[in-house]
Amino acid sequence: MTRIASVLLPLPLPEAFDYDEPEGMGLAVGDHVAVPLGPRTARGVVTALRAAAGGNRPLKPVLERLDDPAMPETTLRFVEWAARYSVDPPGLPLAMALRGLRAPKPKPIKLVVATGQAPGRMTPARDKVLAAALTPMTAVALAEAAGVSAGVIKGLIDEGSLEIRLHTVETEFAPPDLTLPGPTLNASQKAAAGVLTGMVAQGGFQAALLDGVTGSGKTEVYLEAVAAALAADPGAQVLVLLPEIALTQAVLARFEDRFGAAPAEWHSAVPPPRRRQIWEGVATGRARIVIGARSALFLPFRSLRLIVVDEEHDGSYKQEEGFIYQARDLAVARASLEKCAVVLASATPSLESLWNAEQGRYRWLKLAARHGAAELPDVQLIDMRQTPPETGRWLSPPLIEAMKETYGRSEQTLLFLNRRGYAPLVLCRACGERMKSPDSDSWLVEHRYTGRLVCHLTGFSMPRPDRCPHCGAKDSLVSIGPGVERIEEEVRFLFPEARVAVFSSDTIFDAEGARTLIQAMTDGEIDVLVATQAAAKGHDFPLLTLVGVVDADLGLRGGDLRAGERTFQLLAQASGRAGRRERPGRALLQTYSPDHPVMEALAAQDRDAFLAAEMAGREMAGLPPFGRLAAIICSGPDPEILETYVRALAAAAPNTDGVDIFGPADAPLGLVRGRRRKRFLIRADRKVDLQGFMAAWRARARPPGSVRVAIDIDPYSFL
DNA sequence: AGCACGCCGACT
DNA sequence: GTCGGCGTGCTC
Repeated sequence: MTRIASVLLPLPLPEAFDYDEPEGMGLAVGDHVAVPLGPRTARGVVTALRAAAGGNRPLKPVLERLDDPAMPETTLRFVEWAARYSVDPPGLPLAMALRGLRAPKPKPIKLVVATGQAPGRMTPARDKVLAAALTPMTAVALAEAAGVSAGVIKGLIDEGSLEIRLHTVETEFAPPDLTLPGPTLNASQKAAAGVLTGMVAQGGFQAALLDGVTGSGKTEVYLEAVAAALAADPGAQVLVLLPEIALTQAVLARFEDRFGAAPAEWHSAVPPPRRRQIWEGVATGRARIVIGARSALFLPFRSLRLIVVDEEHDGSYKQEEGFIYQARDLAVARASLEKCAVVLASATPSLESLWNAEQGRYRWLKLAARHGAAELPDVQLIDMRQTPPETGRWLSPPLIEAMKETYGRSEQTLLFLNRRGYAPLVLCRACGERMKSPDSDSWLVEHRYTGRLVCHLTGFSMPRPDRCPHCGAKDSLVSIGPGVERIEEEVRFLFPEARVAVFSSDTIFDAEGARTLIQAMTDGEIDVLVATQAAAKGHDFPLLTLVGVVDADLGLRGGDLRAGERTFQLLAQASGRAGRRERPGRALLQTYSPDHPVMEALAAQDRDAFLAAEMAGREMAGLPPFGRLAAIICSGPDPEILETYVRALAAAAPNTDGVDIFGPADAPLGLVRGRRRKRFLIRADRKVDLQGFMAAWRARARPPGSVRVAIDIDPYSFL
């Protein structure tokens, strides 16, 4: 009896393809196979096997069964689920799940060992080498051990007295040591850890929100849950997701300290051969703890007992390109498929998670007490209408005064402004022309370090001209608004003696640079740090006692659904930076709208008030979590063709109760890399099958080849 | 995603 | 007269 194998290919195809299983191949679900696809062969994964029922059209045969470790069935089910959720072809998430496999295997290392055959001519150096070559070792090590140069080794190899053996290192993932004692927990931590370990021990799908202010010791608490999960059975695996930038050596070291073994680390900077080792380690169950960025969610875990999503509110969990997904939400789905526990941890949980906790869907574990002696920082609003900065300056007198006091005490200030460069806009005083990127609608940002005008979206840049390119007027260009470089300039002017540094993606290019700067800050070698979002997380500066938010209103503008929420999180975190150690800190927020509910809630550190206001507003509008959102982004190089298609798409929208469609509108940044973009926004009641609606809609209007259509379920950025 | 088939410009 | 541009469509 022959069988038919459904083979999912990591390509944007609508479904798995069927192939005949050759007699005796003995395929199983999860096996990797090579199959013919048109004129070429492709690699894929068997997702189902069934008996061949005669009368079907002839199928091509599976060519070969590959001997990579099989994909666990739950991983496949997760891939299929993720595709349905995001209304994408299943090959896209499969491609993510196979990412580690496509890399080359690590190269075997060359070891030399004595053959016992005497060289044609013996020399003192050769004698020393042969005496030292008792066990296989690398040529370099042998030369060093014998105290001779590499040439001697090579000579002996040529004469057959030494031979090269290729040695493939079976990567060891050191098993965690579960006998190590955990840290001493305070009462609040102990209670939360108890609930989590109980959850994990019980098994099955369960979700918890670990909700604790900065410094309350969330990590220690979830490490106990990790320990409990690993202890549950000898093959148990744990996944800890972190935002990419939070994946620091310090975090890894904490795991190593707790479990006596380094966890497997998975993120974009891990070299491909290492990825392959980790992929195989995870698929075979040898790797028990994985710490990774969002894409680690697609690793082929065999026996997952716990997923932790740390900093669950972080926007970087949302992948915005290609396969669009929200890793936090998918983590909950994966936990449900794996029938395991999931813990979402944050000092400033997302509204969605708080709502789920409120509704009783997640266990809600609050860590109220701060760990150690530090007190909460004092948050004050500076009303920029009452105490404006001088013309052409951006720091208000009360903030400057506070900085003076702080500097006078040899303590540190962090000035926070989520804007790179010197000025976000350059315009001509003579004709009013705004400098824009040639193939984009976004403003060019002035960078003084480089003397260029840069488009942050497309990467376009040009030297700052001395004449207006529009009217030709000389020296008429003026820089409008502040970026971090301009704030740095102002600080240097105000405090000529102070040591000032800037932390932004223009000054810090890699993890090494970030580490150096953070170390300098920790050691007190910096008095004032001007930083973009880059610095707003995860560091502990003992001398930092003042945080100034230069433009607290920045997040409130722009009509974004989550603007208020994001501002709250950002500021709560930025102010959380101050005074984490024993010195009391304070945060000063410069705002032009101190009466805004978000600002009032922040000043009062009153999250409940903020949430109540925000939830009420969303419920009224039927927005998440009370309704659901999706976006369709259509893009194409030809405006006319795009316009025609977008109209056809609008006309093809299925008529369904409980769905509102807005658009087509120009996407806020309507032109990116030469492609025009149009956008629909879809709001649906919770009872509506949003994915089904979107799939049906898209199927009704096939785009011409040059037009691309992307569906974004639960959009975050509306750009 | 590849890869082939298919109709319009500058070249040995 | 061809070589070749990448637009469009298909792959079990």
